[in-house]
Amino acid sequence: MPELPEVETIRRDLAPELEGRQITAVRIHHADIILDSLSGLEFRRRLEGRWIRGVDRRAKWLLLKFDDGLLVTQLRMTGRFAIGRGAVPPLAGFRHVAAEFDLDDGRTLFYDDVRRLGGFLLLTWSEWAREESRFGPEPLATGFRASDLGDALRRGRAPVKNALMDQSRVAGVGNIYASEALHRARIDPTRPVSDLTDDEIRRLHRSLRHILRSSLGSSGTTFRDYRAVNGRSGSFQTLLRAYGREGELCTNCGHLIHRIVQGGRSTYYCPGCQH
DNA sequence: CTTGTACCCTGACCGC
DNA sequence: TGCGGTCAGGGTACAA
Repeated sequence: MPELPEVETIRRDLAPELEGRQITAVRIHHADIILDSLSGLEFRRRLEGRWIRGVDRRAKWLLLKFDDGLLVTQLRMTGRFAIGRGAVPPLAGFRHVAAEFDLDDGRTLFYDDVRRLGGFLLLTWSEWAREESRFGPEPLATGFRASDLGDALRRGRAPVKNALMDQSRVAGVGNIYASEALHRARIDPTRPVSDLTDDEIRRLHRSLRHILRSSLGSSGTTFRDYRAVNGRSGSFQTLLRAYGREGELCTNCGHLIHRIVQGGRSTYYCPGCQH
């Protein structure tokens, strides 16, 4: 479900609660959320007793770092977290709790995931290095220049919308912010990446960073399922100009926003001003 | 190598 | 009310 701004919002919520805490007990209610080949028993055995030294993010993945490795969380479409005290999750909406992690301060971290597409990987540092190397650069990193975006995108002839969502080119961009960044940059999402000019790459670089930063400032986009920790909603949905606005008027030029399908996912764009 | 498609899973919604 | 079809902020395995 969440893209970079949503996962970063969750990270900021979780970090002060989890850093310095020890995982004292783990309960797995649905084994299919263990995304590596570990059995539930092995997963539990390796996790219990670990101290959480830091909570980080890479692309759309959340990282709980220990001394000797890390727990990688992929929320995919419907993964959520809540922290509470006692056996019952603190939110009525947590009807599909798939895992619980007891902490040494008496609280519990609950992971809820209706569709169970998300889950966890328990990795050593060297295993993580191999996984991590598949990601492209972080678009909000201070050193991420327009030329870096150009290098990442202008390979092959894929439509630019699909290329933006390719995590090996740029990390953290998903279906909502790919549409929004292209709309703001006034670039047709179906354009092959090899045809983009330097000026278009610069516009896309500025737009992408603007959109991601703005959304982060609004704690992300709560369009359907996404919530930050303990049910907190984002508010960037009120500022979306293309995504989900099929049939509405374009704020740039007044034409109708269209919906098309690319790679099996909806793309929203304005044929009037995106070329 | 790159690109496209099927699939994982459940629930909400829409038209008949 | 029921039923089938479609869709959903993702990622992976596989085919072409």
